[in-house]
Amino acid sequence: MPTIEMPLTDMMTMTPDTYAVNCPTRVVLDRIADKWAVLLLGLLAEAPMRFNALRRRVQGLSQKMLSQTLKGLERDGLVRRTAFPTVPVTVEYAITPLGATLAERLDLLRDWAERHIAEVQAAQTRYDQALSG
Amino acid sequence: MPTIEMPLTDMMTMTPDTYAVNCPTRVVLDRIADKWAVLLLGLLAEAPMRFNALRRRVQGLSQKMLSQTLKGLERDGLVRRTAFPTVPVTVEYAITPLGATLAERLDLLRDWAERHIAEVQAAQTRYDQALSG
DNA sequence: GGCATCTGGTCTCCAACAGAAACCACTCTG
DNA sequence: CAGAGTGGTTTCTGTTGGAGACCAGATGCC
Repeated sequence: MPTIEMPLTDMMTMTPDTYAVNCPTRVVLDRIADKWAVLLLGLLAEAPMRFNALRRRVQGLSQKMLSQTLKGLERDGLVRRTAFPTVPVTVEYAITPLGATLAERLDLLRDWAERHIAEVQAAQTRYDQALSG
Repeated sequence: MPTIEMPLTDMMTMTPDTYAVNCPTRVVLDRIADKWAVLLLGLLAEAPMRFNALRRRVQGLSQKMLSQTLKGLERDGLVRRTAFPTVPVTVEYAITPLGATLAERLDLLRDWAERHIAEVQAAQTRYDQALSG
C-alpha cells in the first residue's frame, strides 16, 4: 500500500469509507492486521510484563519483531513502557485503558477462533481434497 | 513463522495455547491478520459481489492479491465462489454462514477503529513530538 | 579468575512475500 | 477496428520478516 501523504484535517473531513486508501481507520486496521500485536495485546491485557517474559511466552516471535511491535503499540497509545533504573535496566510493558478496550474486542476474535477452528479446518480439508481428487 | 508440520490429531489434543506456534487458533489468527481479508469479508457481509466489483470497491487492492485472498477465504469456508457459464464467465463471491459469524465480530473491530481513531492519532502525534522535541 | 547468563535491545543478512504491470482469451460497444 | 469489460495468471522488483550476531554492565557458578 502506498504511504498516505495528505493533511490530517483533509483525512478527517472526508466521508468515512474504510475501503478508500486514505481512510484513517485503515491505519487502525493495519495495526489490527498484525499477528504479533494481537498476541501481545492479549497477554498484556492480563498483566503487565517485561520484555524477555513476553519473548519467552510468545513462541516464534523474534527479538526484533517484539521490540518493533511494542514500539508501534506504544506509539498508538495502546501500551505503556516503563523503564526502572535498576542494573541491568528493567523495562515493563503495560496495557493502557485505550488498549484495554481494543483487547476486549480482540478477545471476541480469539473466542471465535476457538469456537470455529474445527469448521475452518474441515473446510480446508474439503477444499484441498476437491483439488487433488 | 515456520510452517507447522505435525499430525492434526496431535494439534487438537494439545492444551490450547494461542501463544504456542502449533496452536490451531494461530491458523485463524493468520487469516484475521490479513488486511485485505478483513476488508473483503466486510463488503461481502453486506451483499454478494463479483470479482471486478470488489476490485473497484477496495482501493489499493491489486488483482493478484484479490484473487489470492478470495482463494484463501474460500478454502477456509468463509466465502463461496459461484461461476456462471455466461460469456464472458461471471463469477460471484458470497459470504457463507460461517463467514457471517466472523464478519459480525470483525464489525466490532471496525466500530472500535471508528470510535477511537482520534485517540490513536493523538497518541501518535504525542509520541512523534516527544522524540523530535 | 574466567566463563556463562541475565537485562533490553540494535544491526546485518537473506528468504519470502506484497504490489505493479504485462499478458491471456473472448465479447460487446462505439 | 480500437477500447473496455469478463476473471484471472505470470513475471519482476521492492519491502518486509525472521535468524543470528553483537552490545554494555552486573551477577552466579566452579
